[in-house]
Amino acid sequence: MLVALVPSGAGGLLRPLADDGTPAGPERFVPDLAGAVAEVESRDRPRWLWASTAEIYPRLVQRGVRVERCHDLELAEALLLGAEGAWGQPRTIAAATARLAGLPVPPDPPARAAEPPGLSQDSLFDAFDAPAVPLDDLLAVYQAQRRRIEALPELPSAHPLAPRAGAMRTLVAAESAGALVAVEMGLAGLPWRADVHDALLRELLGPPSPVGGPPARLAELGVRLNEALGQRVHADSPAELLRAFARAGIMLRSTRKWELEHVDHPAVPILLEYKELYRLWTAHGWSWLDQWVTGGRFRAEYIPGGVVSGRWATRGGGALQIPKIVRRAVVADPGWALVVADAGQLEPRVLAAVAGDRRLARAGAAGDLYAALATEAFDGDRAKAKIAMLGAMYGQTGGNAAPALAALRRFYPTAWDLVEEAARTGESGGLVRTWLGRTCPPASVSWREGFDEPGAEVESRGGAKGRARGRFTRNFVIQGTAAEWALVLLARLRAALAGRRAELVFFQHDEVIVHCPQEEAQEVAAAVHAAGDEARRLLFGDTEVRFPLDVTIVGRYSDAK
DNA sequence: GAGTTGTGCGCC
DNA sequence: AAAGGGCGCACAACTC
Repeated sequence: MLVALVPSGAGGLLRPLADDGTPAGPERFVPDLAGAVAEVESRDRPRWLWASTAEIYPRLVQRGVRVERCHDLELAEALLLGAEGAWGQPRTIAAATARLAGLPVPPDPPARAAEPPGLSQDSLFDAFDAPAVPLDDLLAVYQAQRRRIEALPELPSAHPLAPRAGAMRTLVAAESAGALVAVEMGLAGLPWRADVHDALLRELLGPPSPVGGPPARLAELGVRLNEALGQRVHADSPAELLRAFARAGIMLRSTRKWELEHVDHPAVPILLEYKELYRLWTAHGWSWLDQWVTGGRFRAEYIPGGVVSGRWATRGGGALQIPKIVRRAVVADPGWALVVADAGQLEPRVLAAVAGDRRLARAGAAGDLYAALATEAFDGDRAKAKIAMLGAMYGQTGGNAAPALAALRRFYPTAWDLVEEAARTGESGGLVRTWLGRTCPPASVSWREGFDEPGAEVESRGGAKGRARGRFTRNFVIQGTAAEWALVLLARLRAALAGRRAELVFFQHDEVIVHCPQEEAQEVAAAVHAAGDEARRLLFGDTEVRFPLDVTIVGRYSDAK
C-alpha cells in the first residue's frame, strides 16, 4: 500500500494509492501533518510517496514521528535519468512533470549552504508554504517512474544476471531507505563531548590566544621555523615557503607533506609539525566546536547520493573527515555505549563478488583477503597483493605497482577483465553502471580535468583526459557497488533497530556507529552482523565472498579498532 | 569587496 | 617518464 503526501501549511494532503500509483481512495486534507502520518503509519505501515525525504521528513522526525518506508521521487528521478542517458537533468516533481508534458523543464533550485545548528533549528518547525506541487503531479510522476523502470534500456553494467528492472527497484528502495536514515541520523547527531575536545586542543595546541590569533604552541613553532630558515616566513603560504627553501638551496615542486618528508633540512620537522597542528586548529579547533557542536551532539547534514558514485556526502562540519585524533571527543552518554562497525577490505571484496572470478571469490571468503591473495599469487607477500588490488581498482599502472599488477592479471583474469573493460568503456566515451544500475555521469558533464570544455567528449578518447576518465569509470563500478552494499546494510540495520532505544548516529562509506544503552549493545552488534549478511545476500545471492564486519563496543570512538 | 581557483590535507 | 578513485573544508592567491 502507498500513501501520497504533499505538505501544505502546517498540514498536508494525503491520498491512498494502489501499488501501481492509481488512487485507492479520496484525497484528504489533514491540518496536523505529523499527527496524521503517525496515525496512518501505525495502522497501515504504508510506503510513503513524497517528493523529497530531505525536505519533508525532518519536520516529521522533529515531532517524534518515524516511518518505515518511502519512495523518494526526486532520488528515484535522478537514478532513472542517469539510466536513460539524461544524467544530471533537473529532478524535481515540477521538472519531471514538465518533461512528461513536453514543456520547458525548470532547473533545480540551488543547493542550500550548510547551516550550523542553532541558526536553523527554528526553521525546522516552520510551516511549509502553500503546497509546492499538486498531488496529481506526484501521482503522475510516480506512475511514469514505474513504467520507466520496466522499460530501462540496456547499458553496460557490472550486473550480468539480475534483470535491469529488478536491480533498479532494489536501488530505488535502498536509496529511499537511506534518505530516511540520513534525516534521522542527522537530527540525532553524534555524541560529542565539548569539554574533552577542548582539553585535547589545549594539550596539543596550548591555550587559545585571547585575541584570536594562533594558539601558543603554534605561535612558538612559527618562531622556530623562522629561526631554522634564517628568515621570516608566513608558514601558511606555500608560495613563501617555496621561495624560502629555494634561497636555502632546496628546490621543491610543492610544500606537500610527502615531498617535504624527503628533504634534509632542520626546518622540515618544524614545518611538518606546524602543518599538522595548524590543520587541527583551523579545521577542528575551537571555532569548529563552537559552530557545530551543540547540546552534546555534532549534527551534520547527510546527503544520500551526494557523490556521483552513490556514496553519501555531508554538508557542514566536515563530518566525513573527522581526524582520528579528535575522535577521542566522541563519547557515549553515561550508561550508553557506541557500537562501531567497520567493513574491512570492502572494495576488493566487492570486486571479487561482482566479477564472479572463482579464484578471487575464494580469497574473498577469507577473513583477510589480501593475505589469501598473497598465499596464492604473491609468494606470501601481503603488501604486494594489496598494492596490486588497489592498483587494479584505482587504475594505477606505473611505479612499483607494475609487477604486482602482472601477477594479479595472471591469477585473476576474470576480475582483471572487469576493471579493464570498465576503464576501456570510459576511455572511449562510454558509460558504466554499478551492480544495481547507478549510472556514471557522461564525460561531458564531469567537472574534473576540463571534461566540461566544448568537444570534451571527443577529446577524451585518448590522451591524458581519456585515461583519467578510464580511471574514473574503472573505480566507479567498484566504489559505487560498495556504496550500494553499505546502503542496504544501513537500511536493514535501521529496520532491525526500530522500536529500540538504539540510534544510528554516524555513517561513513563503510563504517557505521550506533549509540545505545549498554545492555542493548550485544544485540545491536549482532544486528549489525545480520544486516551485513542480508546486504550480501540481497546483492550477490549465494556468492562465496564474505563481507566481514569488525564490530567493537566502546565508550569512545577512538577506542574502536 | 566578492567570487573563483589552487593548494593542501583530513577521511574512506 | 609517469601515470590511484571519491569527497569537504580552510586558507592563500588570484580575478573582476
